[in-house]
Amino acid sequence: MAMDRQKLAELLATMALLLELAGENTFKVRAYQGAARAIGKSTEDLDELYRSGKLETIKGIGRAIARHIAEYAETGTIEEYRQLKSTVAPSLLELVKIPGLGPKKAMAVHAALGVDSIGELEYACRENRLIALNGFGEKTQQAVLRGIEYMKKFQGSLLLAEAWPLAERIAAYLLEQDGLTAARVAGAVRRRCPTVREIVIVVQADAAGLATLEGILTAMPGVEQVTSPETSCFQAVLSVGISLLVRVAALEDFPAALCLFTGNDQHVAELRRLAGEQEWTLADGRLVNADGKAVPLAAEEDIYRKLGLSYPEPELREGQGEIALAAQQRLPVLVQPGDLRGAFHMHTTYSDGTASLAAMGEAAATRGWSYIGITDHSRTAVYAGGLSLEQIRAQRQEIERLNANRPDCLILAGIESDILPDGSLDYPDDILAQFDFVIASVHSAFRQSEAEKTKRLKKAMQNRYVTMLGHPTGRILLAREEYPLDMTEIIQTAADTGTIIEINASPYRLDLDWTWCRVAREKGVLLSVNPDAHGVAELDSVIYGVAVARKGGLTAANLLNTRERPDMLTLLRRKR
DNA sequence: GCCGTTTTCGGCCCGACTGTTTTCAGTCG
Repeated sequence: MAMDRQKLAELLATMALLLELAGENTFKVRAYQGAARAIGKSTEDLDELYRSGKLETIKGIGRAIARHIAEYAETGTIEEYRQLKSTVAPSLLELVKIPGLGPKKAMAVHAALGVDSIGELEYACRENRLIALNGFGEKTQQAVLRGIEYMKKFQGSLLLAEAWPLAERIAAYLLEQDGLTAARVAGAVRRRCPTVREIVIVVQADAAGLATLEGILTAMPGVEQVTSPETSCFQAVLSVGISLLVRVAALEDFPAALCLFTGNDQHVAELRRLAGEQEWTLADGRLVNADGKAVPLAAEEDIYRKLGLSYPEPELREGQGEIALAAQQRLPVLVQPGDLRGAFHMHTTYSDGTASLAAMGEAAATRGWSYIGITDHSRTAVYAGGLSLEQIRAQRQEIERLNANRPDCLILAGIESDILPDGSLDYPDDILAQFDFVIASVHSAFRQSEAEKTKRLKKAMQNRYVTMLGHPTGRILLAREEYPLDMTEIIQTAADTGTIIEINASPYRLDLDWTWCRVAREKGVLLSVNPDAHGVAELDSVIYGVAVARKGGLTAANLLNTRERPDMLTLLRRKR
């Protein structure tokens, strides 16, 4: 069987962490980290290299690690990894996940205080025991507590990119069962919320099907603790840590049930209020008229039609004024993934990407895109292999060569330039002017006040060479809060300066948040769905960015990368 | 453990930030 590159890279990275937690020499640790990176980034056929005994031609792989990889190819595992795992306390691997607590401090609390879980660590903090340790103090203890609180807050949530395919798999699984005639994903996943605490599936079943459902769910892999709070409802905890809700509806009630369990509380409350105005009721999966008769509904659309509304796409059903728009038949025609003509913001092997420039161009062409904008990191981002002036020249030359050979997908030479703490960029204007476009992003000095940060971003947008503002709030979903920012002022500045705002489509970011998209649209700010890809597969992250745009009520016209090439090129140059 | 116009050991990626120190260690991006 072929080796799984990503799994092998993760295995080596975990070995590095285990070695560190076992107190090994830091250079050995670094060697394993380097090997993990090298494997993850390598585009060569690992199985072929193994068979021909050439694993050591990869920089960062020497004799010892090549032997580990050979073992992995043969057996699918690495014995030394197993051994390391048995010598290192499992709780240490948990403890280092706490932000602010690295390997050294995790080892210290484990060794000196006997802390063996996150719960114990929290207790030790509350008892003020951390400050007694060497190198620890009041502030470190506070930081650890904050880190734990932070982790707890995100427990029980999944990223949309994880919850969505999981929900679809569950629905498909249920549909295969006897007696269940339909199964549709509803809830937050159907509304494409950035993070999800509960997967909701609406199932169509007769009485016989309903009777078997508890057994089906109990037997389903990845499902724990099935309960049934009501007759037509089952709840379960999924092993991934979020909950599953299965609502059962009879054939004639299915459309209304799907509608009631898709919209958020506010959306559904507004629907009920509208029904009430006609002396109808909308409950228990039925729309009942004033005479107490169920109104026949063939599909979800019928409910909205009967209530005098045009059909709101599921993404919009957040109770943010969509009902009022639907009543006036003024809902926007939402952008779709197929509307995209290209994409900006992607990294290559010139900085921290895993795919070559040529491979990214090829991948974009196979997606039917007619342009892409390459943006490797700038020189301040040393940790990400930011480009020197010489590398910028070399990349530009390669892009020109590729464009000469492949006219169907135009490659634009851009850069993701760091916004320095004072709001200036990390290349002078004459260098920035050489790029086809510039994305300006914050990657350092996060801890500024709201006023400082707002001023910093505004200054960057006032630079005529800054085409787009990258991931405006800096948030990492379920991991790092957005930095404080006066977003209204940022959007206003974007409008005043003609700066495009990125909707970073990485499922870890989804930044700009959908709630701000409408404000941007109203101010006439152009947005761009940017994959922030570090490899070929991540180009497909645009579907999450399109989901954000749709939730924000954006049409194709509100986005840069739905434009045909000439239009797009004009917009890229409009500030210059 | 990896690498090498340094061939066989000695150096290994960087800078900011923070907190705990009183000159530096740990963490992070």
